[in-house]
Amino acid sequence: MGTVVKALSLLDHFSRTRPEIGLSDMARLAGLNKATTYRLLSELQQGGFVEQTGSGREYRLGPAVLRLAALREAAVPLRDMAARALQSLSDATDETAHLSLLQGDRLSMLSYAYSPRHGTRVTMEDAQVLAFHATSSGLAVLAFSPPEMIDRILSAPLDKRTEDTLTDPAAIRAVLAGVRRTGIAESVGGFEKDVHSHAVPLFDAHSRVIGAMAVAAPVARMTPALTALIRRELWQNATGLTRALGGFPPDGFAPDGFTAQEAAE
Amino acid sequence: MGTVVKALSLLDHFSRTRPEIGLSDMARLAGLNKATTYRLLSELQQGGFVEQTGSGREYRLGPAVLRLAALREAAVPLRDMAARALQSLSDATDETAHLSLLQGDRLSMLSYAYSPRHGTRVTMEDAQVLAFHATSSGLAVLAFSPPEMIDRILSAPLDKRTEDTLTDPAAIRAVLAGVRRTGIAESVGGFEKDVHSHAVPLFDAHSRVIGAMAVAAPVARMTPALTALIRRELWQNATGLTRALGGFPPDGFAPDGFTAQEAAE
DNA sequence: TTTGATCGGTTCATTATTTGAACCATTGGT
DNA sequence: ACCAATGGTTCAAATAATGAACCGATCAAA
Repeated sequence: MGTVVKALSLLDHFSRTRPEIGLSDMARLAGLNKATTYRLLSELQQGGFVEQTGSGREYRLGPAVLRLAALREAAVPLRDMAARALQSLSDATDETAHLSLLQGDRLSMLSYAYSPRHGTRVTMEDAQVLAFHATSSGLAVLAFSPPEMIDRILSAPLDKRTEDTLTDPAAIRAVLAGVRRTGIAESVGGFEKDVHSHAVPLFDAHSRVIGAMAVAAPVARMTPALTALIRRELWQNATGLTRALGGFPPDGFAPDGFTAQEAAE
Repeated sequence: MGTVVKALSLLDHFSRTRPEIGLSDMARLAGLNKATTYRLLSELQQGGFVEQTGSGREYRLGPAVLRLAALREAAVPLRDMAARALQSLSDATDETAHLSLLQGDRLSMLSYAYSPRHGTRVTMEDAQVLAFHATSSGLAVLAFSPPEMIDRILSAPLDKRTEDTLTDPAAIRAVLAGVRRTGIAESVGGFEKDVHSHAVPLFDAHSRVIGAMAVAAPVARMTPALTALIRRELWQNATGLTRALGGFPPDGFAPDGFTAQEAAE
């Protein structure tokens, strides 16, 4: 592993629950020598990717990432387009819609849209990391990921978030086969006990999966009629976003209950 | 220069006018060997910091920066950074420094820092609303606001706070032109009779003005030497804060009395 | 269709940087 | 006063970065 990826991987240890990390902690988290970690952090600091807090000596993400994000957004208005697609999806279903992006082996939430219709709704955190085995988005992405990645993910320990979380690799593989057939992933209570969610994967120009769009609703509200509505709207918005981003669904990618031919009409 | 900074500095060559860069171009821009550049870009790509465009083989900023930016934004509230910049500014000038934020058509004070050096000082009220035509902060913000907003503000009744307050729209427009040229706004006795203040606007990632940073001193203490000191320090702290927030000054934004070239040194 | 000048990407011996155990000086808790 | 942390530093040994030269592909002009 090159020095640069090592340095960049340090940044991955920052999270919503862990926004500041001390030198020793960082070295432990990254499994690197303290001196090495120090030098890498110093270089990241020079580049403005991390900075040290005024009071303590801990490190946190620096201002450079904001600048780059602004430039990225100017070049690829993914966020804008995602926001519009999510709004449309949320409006149509009156439930929470969200979009997650695959980065390496991690799936993280990019943005979301709530519906004002219901008092109860599924709420999301910014930049939340989604487990592959426990969320509909994770399953949607995993189903269309390369076999090596599936093996890697499923051979790691699978957290049992709720009593309904699937943790048996063989059972999950069976689910993935179904997702590949229908193009839609579903998760009932796998992440949060009362959440029923559907997800459809998003693809880039090379038909590689880049993330997923999902709708999450309270289990109590999930009637057959709502399920049908969500599936139809989710499918349209997700494939529309894939197209808007210049991506292509892989061959044979068809909506639940439709053949590829019917879908093309 | 370490390998990591070298890699990160590649990212600096992306800009709004140049969102995609080919390998050879990048090597030229960075003054590095093509092979080196390739390896660095590959490592950045592994980390998701750059990606290759679907069609061409050019590189552009990747999705990883979005995730980090979201975390940065959550981790570092504007308030903290403003507080530090204001403290530094107040320490350097031994006068009152304050920062205001534009919210809709209202400019309100976010925070301030006093200097302990002098017995007399300009005092501020929390969340005080600053008039656009009567304060240096207001003029700084207005000078870089959209024309419609300027029209809106100047067509409303303009309160004559003191005998020195400018209330003639045409006269104010003339002042704004000067502020746009120098990047610094000045107000002598416009808000409080004995206060002489300087202000520099702050910008967001889209080069839109979001507020202003200012230094206010009693008129009696305002010597040419202090003016020069304030202008220099204010400029540095304000542009520094803009950068720290991930913002970009608009094109041609230059400090009073300096050319863009001199400022770059 | 030949030529030549690009392009992105690759190779490998030489070189310079990264690495990590041990070591400071400080800090905070007992 | 003590101990166990912390952030930061050192330097010989190990390792990774470097760059000139080299691919094959693409494209424009001749």
